[in-house]
Amino acid sequence: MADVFQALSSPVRRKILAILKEKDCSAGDIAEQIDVAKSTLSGHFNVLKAADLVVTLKKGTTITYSLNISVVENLMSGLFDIFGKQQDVEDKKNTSGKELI
Amino acid sequence: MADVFQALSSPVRRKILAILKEKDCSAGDIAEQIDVAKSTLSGHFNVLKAADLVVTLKKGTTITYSLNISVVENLMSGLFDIFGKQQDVEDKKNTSGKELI
DNA sequence: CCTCTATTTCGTAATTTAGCGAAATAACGA
DNA sequence: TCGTTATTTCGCTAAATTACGAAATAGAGG
Repeated sequence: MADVFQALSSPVRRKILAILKEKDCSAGDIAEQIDVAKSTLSGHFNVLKAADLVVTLKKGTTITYSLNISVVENLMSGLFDIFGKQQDVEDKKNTSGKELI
Repeated sequence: MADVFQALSSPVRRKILAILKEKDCSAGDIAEQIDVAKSTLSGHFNVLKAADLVVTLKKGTTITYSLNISVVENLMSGLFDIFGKQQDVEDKKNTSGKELI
């Protein structure tokens, strides 16, 4: 989870995610829509991959990025772990096996 | 929204939020549960306040911090704007008047 | 094999963030 | 007023992040 929050902290990365929400794109496609150097974007892709927020498909020399829906779902449930409704007793247990904070 | 993501990117701040989820606390209470200098925590409180994630109540010399539930709800809906289910046509419009990315 | 295209890696510089301790501020109670 | 407690502000340093352009890698096609 920690990697996910870190990944979301950059406006450029959030913009990448918003673009990918619409449709899968190559690195080049995204570079056309965001005004930073391709080498810089490449670094952002690495952060998003490390956080498992995107997945890649390599076809020849082109790499297509897509949102990793399941991790987005994990993000949501992680947020509910922090912010969600209180439970009655004994505090909410972390049954996920993941480090939440 | 941007401030919120930025605020959530620090593990220390997420821990503060998780503590406040359980119950409202003073700065000193929180300092007992987190191993960083009080001056450092004070800086984190400022970030959380700037993101409007917490609110404060001053009583004498003690300041009590609480989660700002409404902004937490905004966070959730902002995440749905980025990650939520696709809509059919014409892209999801940002009707909130807030800058999402 | 050569070259074009797509993407990443590298080296470096600028900016931001996180941390500390010491000093300052502010309110309380004796 | 004086001391005590709670918290913040102020320098300061160290580390992380973001950015760039140039060079490297890798696949496609002639």
